[in-house]
Amino acid sequence: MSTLASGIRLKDGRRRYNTGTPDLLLDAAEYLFSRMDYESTTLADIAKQANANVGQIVYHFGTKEELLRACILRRAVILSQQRMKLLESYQQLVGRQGMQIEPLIRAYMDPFFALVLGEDDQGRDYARLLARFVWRENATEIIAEGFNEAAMLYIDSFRQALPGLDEDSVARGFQFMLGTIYSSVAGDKRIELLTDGVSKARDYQAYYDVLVPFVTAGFTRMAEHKP
Amino acid sequence: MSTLASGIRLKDGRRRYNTGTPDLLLDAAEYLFSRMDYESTTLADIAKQANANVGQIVYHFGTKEELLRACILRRAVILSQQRMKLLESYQQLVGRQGMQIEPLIRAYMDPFFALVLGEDDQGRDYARLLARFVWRENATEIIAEGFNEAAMLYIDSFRQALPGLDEDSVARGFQFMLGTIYSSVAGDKRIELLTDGVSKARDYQAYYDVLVPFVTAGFTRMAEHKP
DNA sequence: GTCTATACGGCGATAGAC
DNA sequence: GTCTATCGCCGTATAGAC
Repeated sequence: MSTLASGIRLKDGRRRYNTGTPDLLLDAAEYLFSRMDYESTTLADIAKQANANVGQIVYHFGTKEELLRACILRRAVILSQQRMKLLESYQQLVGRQGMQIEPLIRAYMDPFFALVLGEDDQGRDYARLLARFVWRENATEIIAEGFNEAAMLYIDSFRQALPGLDEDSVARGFQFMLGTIYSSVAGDKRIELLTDGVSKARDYQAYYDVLVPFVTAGFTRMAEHKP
Repeated sequence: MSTLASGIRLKDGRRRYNTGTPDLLLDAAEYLFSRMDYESTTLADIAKQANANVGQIVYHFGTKEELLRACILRRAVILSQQRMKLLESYQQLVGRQGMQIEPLIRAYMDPFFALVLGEDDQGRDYARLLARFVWRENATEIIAEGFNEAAMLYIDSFRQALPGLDEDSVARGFQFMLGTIYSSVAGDKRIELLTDGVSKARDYQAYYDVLVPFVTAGFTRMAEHKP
């Protein structure tokens, strides 16, 4: 169906977009879904944004829901590959017995925050879209398809790094971690209201800086309390 | 408009439901919104569930979005009152200088988990609806109206319990806490796929048991790392 | 103040022409 | 592979009955 994320980064830094209709439609959908709600974005909006026709969307993706699914999975594949590559590198560096929890947490988060903190607005769009998508009913199947392989490898590694912590607790901690990650980018401007403007909602670097110690400590404490 | 959550608990344990049309419609909406998506629930579905007419919904609430808003705020008021009452009790018990972070975290979480773990299915419905609602675009205003007063009191108390932690970090940690709480009930059956069925998605007690130490440790570590 | 009946407009989806 | 015409459903607005 579609090929790559949103074009291939060339040596000179410029981007080479896939000019095929499906990828152009996915670019438009990604852009609009992240700025509006999925529901309030119409197929006509997407078609117009892509200089295309509603019929073309239906032809290439079938339904609006399938378009969203393709939109999520397009970058999910890349994210998961990056996570698995980082995990493999770390394992080869310190050995399977030598893994610690904090580097593992960083390895899992970093590809996502590379999108969030990067200069590419489209990457940020996707991150925000994903963060709001994961909590939807019926998202589980798509998320599982795109992310579970890497997630299960990490959960296994977390257990290695935290001996004495049962599988159930690690999995719940993992879900807490996901909750914190996504709340960083999905949680609109509420934090600005709560702090009278002291905290900036779009200061994602500030989230990342406190997120790693927060989650690391959470897992560590869980391991101590479960003998 | 509407009066109370979903009836008043009587001394003998039975419930006295408000028989007014608005509350009956809200009950139906709460039930359906939590089991389907907001979008895939139609006004006709809600009207049928409440033995009412679509016109009645429009008359009492105006729009579907306003119905959702009323649905969220109905119990939000109660939740926030409980949280503020618990906070006040704790403050009077140990004094403003003597507050510790873990009891504060429990005080904030407990009213929500009372709904999640209680015998009332409607309470659980609401908790799940809320957990998925908060991440929606444009939810911020409604959430702020229902929850910010209590949240700001708790953030202030968190700062008292964690001296040396700046307001920005406390607010971000607070958002992480919200992320973990909501991920406990919003995160469908993915955890079962990730653990090959070892962890049960609906075992909310298991979430609560590890959630408190997880978040407590997170805040504590943040305070240590920010001198 | 409540409720009912009806009509309108927008959207996603389908079928079929080109 | 692309586009157009059309259908059916849903949220909303309005007018009027009780």
